[in-house]
Order: sequence, then C-alpha cells, then structure tokens
Amino acid sequence: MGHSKAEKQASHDLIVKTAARVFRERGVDGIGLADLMKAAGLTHGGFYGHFASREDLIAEAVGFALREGGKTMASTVEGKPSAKVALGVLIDAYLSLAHRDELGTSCAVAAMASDVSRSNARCRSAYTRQVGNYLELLVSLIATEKRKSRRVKAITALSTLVGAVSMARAVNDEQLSRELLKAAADELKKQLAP
Amino acid sequence: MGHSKAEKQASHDLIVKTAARVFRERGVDGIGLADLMKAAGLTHGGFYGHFASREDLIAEAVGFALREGGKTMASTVEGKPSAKVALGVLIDAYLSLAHRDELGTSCAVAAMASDVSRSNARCRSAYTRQVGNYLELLVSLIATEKRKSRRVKAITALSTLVGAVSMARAVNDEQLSRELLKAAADELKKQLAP
DNA sequence: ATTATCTATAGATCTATAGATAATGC
DNA sequence: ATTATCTATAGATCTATAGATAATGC
Repeated sequence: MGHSKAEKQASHDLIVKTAARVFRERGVDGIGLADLMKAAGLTHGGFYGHFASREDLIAEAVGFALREGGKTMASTVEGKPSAKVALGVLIDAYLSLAHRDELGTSCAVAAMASDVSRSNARCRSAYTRQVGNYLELLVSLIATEKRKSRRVKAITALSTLVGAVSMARAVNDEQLSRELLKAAADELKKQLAP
Repeated sequence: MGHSKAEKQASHDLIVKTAARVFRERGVDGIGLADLMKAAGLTHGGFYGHFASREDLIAEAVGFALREGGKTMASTVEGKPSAKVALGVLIDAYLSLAHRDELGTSCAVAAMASDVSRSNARCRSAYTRQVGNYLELLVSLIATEKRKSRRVKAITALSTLVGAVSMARAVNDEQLSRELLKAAADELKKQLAP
C-alpha cells in the first residue's frame, strides 16, 4: 500500500497506462473498472480517488495511447540518413507483423478509431490532434513537387496504413493478412519512396 | 403478438437486421439484449427463442452487415458504362459524407473491423470472405498492365478507403474530416481511373 | 395441441460510494 | 492529522432461464 503523494501520482499513471493498453486490446467497453484496477495491481475501490468517472479515465487513456503512438512513430524515423529512408522505415514498421499483433502498444489512430468516433469531445480532439501530427510528419518526409500535393499524398498514405493494419487484424486467414500488409507496404513505398 | 412460423422467421430477421444496424452504430458492446429487442419491437424474454446466445446473434448480425455492404457496393457499380466510370463512382460513394455519417447501413469492413478482430471465428471468416469479395471487385475494375499489379493496387485502394472513412468518423474537426475524404478520393481516382 | 412471445426473475457484473485501515508527514 | 488505498455494498444493468399467455393450425 503506497501512501505518499508521489506514490499516488505513480498509481494514477499506472492506471492510465494499463487502461491505454487494455482499451487498445479489448476495446473501451471490453473491461470493467474492477478488472482494470486489478490489472494495475490495485483494488477497484481506489479508482475514484484518481478519476471523477469512467469517462474521465477513458479520456486520459485515449490521450495517452494516442501520444504514445506518435512518439513511437517519431522515434522510428529519427536519425535516418534521408527522408526517403525514413519513410520506408516508417511504412515497414507500421505494416509489420509486430505492429499488427502487439495491439496493446499499437498506434491508437488505427486501434481506437471506432471507439473514439463514439466517444466524447476530449477523446475526439486528442485523436484529431494526433492525425494532424501524423500528417505533418508524413508531409515532411514525402518528396514531391508541390506542397498541396504532398498533403494529399500524406492523407492517402495515412489512410492506407490505418486501413491495411485494421483489416489485417480482422481477417482470420494468416496468408491474406500478410498479403494485405505486404501489398500496401510495397505499393506505398513504390509511390512515395521509389 | 405474431405466432406463425412465417412470423417467427420475420421476427428473427428483424432482430438480426436491427442488430446489424445498431452494432455498426454503437459497437457490438454498445447495447444490451433488452434494448436491442426493444429496438426491434419485441421483449427481451423472446430472444432465446431465436438465438442460442448473444454470441450467436453477433455472428449472424456481423455476417448480415458484411453481406449488406457487399451488395450496396455491387449495386453502386452496376450498369456503369465502363470500369473506369464504375471505379470513380465506387470511390466517390465510399468516401462520401453520406457513407461517413450513415453508420448503421455503412460498410462493415470499416465500421466493424476492430469488433471483428476481437470476435469469434464465424465473424472473422465472414469478414475475410467480404474482404476477398471487395478485392475481386476492385481487381475487375482496375485497368493496369499485369494481374499481380492489379491485386496489389486493389489491396492498397481498399485499405485507403477503409482507413480514410474510419479516421473521418473519429476526428471532430469537420473541415479536416472532409479534407481526409476528398484527398483520399482525389488521389485514388488519379491513380486508378485517370 | 403446439408454439411464439410475454412477464418475471435469478445470478453475475457494472459503476459509484461509504466507511475502515494503514501508511505518510507535520 | 492527513490521505491513499482497502473492504464492503448499493443500485443499476447484463445474460440467461422459467413459466404464463395468447396466438396458430391440426
């Protein structure tokens, strides 16, 4: 039983982090507060010392999950010798088997899209911001003539990434699932980093 | 109170149809059986005369929703003067504001992707089949040199469609939402039906 | 007589709260 | 003394079932 202010903050962060993982794995409606607190190593009675309501946790956890995905993507491309290489690495990472299978730490723009579309404004604003961040990153990596054209291509590329990994997770034919990821990755790299 | 065999079948179909709509709107976990039966104009006690379990209904409803989406798409392209025109119409319909907003009758490959990825084999097999159907349709409409290249382009196009509409539903910035749909549509048409 | 649907309810689980307990920090 | 977490529980809601009711179809 931890009781200091620092420990309370640590508990708070742990609950948010746990929820960000489990909500991506099972969906926002896929776990109750008692099981969630147990997964964080706490009892459910303590929950309301940290959050005003379940909704409140959802907003924090969705925000955390979205930011985490953004950081992961940023660090994936960091220090790459060229924009072209960085873009190729980003595409391969996003459409990897690891990203498909590790739902709990995966990009929330894909994993939580439908949950967020049914959530409150706080969740949707965080989602909107993250989509904006991804588009900015992609625009900076796409090497084509006009700025406007880069934005259109960035939107299309992000849509392709999100759609491909979503479908690859839902089909139960491993061969098709891999084909979806590989075809999308090959085509995107061919178009954007030839 | 209907009591004939024909009426029972009609009730069964109505429950499935209602669930296929509401599950797309609110998610599979977004409604209980009592409210679902009420939405179908019945009382919840009658549910188990039609289905062995909630899971059983989910499987039927997900299958229905997926098939409905396939039929809608097929009828959208039907009777078009050329493959190029058909492809343009399909892309515009999928990325329309109407399709974004009418979740209850929308394409289940997008709307139910995350629910299906957490569902049983029956749901996932139906999803896999529908993805196959969509790819076949797209391959038949894409006019490029090699067969293999058409399949890769079809997968990429379907991913783009699914990803764009998913994100367009989740963001709460109407301008960005429309931009996502328009950019994806413009770019897809430019690439596939120039 | 059979059966589709209804009312009523059991038992589990969910969110939220109240009050007890065991730490911290003055 | 204060407070973070615990145990216990209220009240609502969920899936599933039992038995009553009101139609159909012989």
